[in-house]
Amino acid sequence: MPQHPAGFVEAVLAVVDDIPPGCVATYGDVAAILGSRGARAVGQVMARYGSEVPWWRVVRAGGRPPAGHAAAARPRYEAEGTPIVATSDDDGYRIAIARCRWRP
DNA sequence: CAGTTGACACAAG
DNA sequence: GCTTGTGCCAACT
Repeated sequence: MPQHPAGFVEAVLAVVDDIPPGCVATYGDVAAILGSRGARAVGQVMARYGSEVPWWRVVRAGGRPPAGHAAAARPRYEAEGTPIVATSDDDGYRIAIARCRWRP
């Protein structure tokens, strides 16, 4: 495996690290900031290097938490004061992205 | 170089 | 509002 991660990775981490507490941004928004449309590419970076950034501030369109990591992100939102809404889905909640959408 | 994968977004039904 | 299908992008095999 490559020891030198691509610069794209550092760019994504920089944007995520720039998101202030209590706010969230969608994968598509992060990709747009980077000048790319690869929302999936952003998720790919999070899956590999997200452990070093507040990945919970990056959510899917509509304010849904990252698949398979909703339970891990929920306490983070409550701790940061991010407005969330309880639902009956398997995730159990949703983010009020309409109120805390971070825009650069 | 071609194929597969993934913490996605958007359009249509 | 939810599900399905298609499209995009970057990294890995």
